[in-house]
Amino acid sequence: MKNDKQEKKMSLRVITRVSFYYEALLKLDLPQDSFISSKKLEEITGVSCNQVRQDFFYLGISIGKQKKGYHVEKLFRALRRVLSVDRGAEVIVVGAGRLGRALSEYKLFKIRNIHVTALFDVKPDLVGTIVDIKGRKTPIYHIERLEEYVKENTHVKIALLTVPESVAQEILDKLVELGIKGIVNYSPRILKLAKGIKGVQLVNDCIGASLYKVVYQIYHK
Amino acid sequence: MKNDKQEKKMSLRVITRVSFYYEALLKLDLPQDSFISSKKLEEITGVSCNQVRQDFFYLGISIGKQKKGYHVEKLFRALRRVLSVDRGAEVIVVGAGRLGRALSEYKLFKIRNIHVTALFDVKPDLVGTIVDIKGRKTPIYHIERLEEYVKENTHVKIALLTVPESVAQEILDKLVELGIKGIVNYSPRILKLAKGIKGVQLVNDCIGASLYKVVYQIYHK
DNA sequence: TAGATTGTTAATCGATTAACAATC
DNA sequence: TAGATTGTTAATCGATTAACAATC
Repeated sequence: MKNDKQEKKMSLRVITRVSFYYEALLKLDLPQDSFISSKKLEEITGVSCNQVRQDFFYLGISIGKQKKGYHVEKLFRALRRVLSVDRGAEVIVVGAGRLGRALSEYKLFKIRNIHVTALFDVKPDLVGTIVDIKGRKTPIYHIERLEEYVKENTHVKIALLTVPESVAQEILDKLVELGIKGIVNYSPRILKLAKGIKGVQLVNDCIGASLYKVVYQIYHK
Repeated sequence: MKNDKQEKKMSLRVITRVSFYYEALLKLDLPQDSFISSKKLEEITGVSCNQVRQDFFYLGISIGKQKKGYHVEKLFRALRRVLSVDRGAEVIVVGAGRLGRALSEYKLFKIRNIHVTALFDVKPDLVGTIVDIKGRKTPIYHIERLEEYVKENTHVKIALLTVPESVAQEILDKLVELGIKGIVNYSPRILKLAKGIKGVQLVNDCIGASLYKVVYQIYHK
């Protein structure tokens, strides 16, 4: 079966692993014309070398040399293409509390070329202030200005939702209405798209899930 | 095949779904002696009714009544038992920056009986202060006091790691050395346990992964 | 050459979905 | 009764692991 290059849909798991490979490569900072093997990637990322090669095969990245591994520069470029790093993304953060601001500064967003261009909140002591995100002056607007902002900045298609749970569903619906096409919900409540909504990506990310797993495993081993 | 009650190991996916059921039940706040069907749980959690019943079967929760569903009080008790809510957990947060403090206040920890008892940091303006977490006065200690604290509070077996990436690995190793048995790493770097370490649960939780998925899907649809 | 590492296929494993008899 | 909903098994689907010929 031939690999038809770009047009595969990656699952979240593949995306996460590919992100790991990309980050590992950046972190190692090897000479551009050296080689890295799948075994070495296993050491660093914890992903088995079989899985690494399977992923590369699946993605149509078949650029390895036997006995050497993958040319660092070529691999780097291939991963950037797969992850659309060059296109990047500008996103907004709705909810400028601790979590919202922590996410705005999230280190790995920068190397993925993802930038937070504005935050929104209702608290008077936050609204109107300017926060520094990786050297960029980034404003916190009142949430009333959301509509205006989204309509003026049509390239912004993604929002991170970090508002209190009591208003989360309402604001999600508003964002969708305004034309936002992708939302990550970090509020501690499962949200759902209004009935009939198509073409909008919603991911509910429960940041407690990992801790629950650890608690469970400690009690069951 | 008989279900031998408690002694099944749940995967992270099952744990997450069971958490959803538990939260849904709490949120709905139905009369204790009413009934809820798998179809209704599907509506609220987004998990298919087949999956709901499959999970309950897997967990040995076979308490449903045909035509009615699950008795709310019984189901509630069963879920609490599966999730070990009564035992709860006391955890520490290492790194008292925005993410660390946001996690400390994470709403869903409370209903899971998970409490942050102390935070640790090195910043002079944080160390020595006391933060209010759900009505509890919670101290921020200097990270030098980590050893002392862990040895005095032997029931604390879990740490959330929210320190800068540059020191993350070092502090992880320290925590394991001190006897911590479960760590969730929220720092933007994949950490690994030192060679030969057994019986310690480490979960690397990359909070950016969900956004990467949304970005990817928007570019590929 | 011998050894290492790839690309690729096949086997295995696990998780989800579908189906349906039982029955309230 | 007829309809709804369960518990449970079976079928399907997808993801991971293992195997290995090719070859540098």
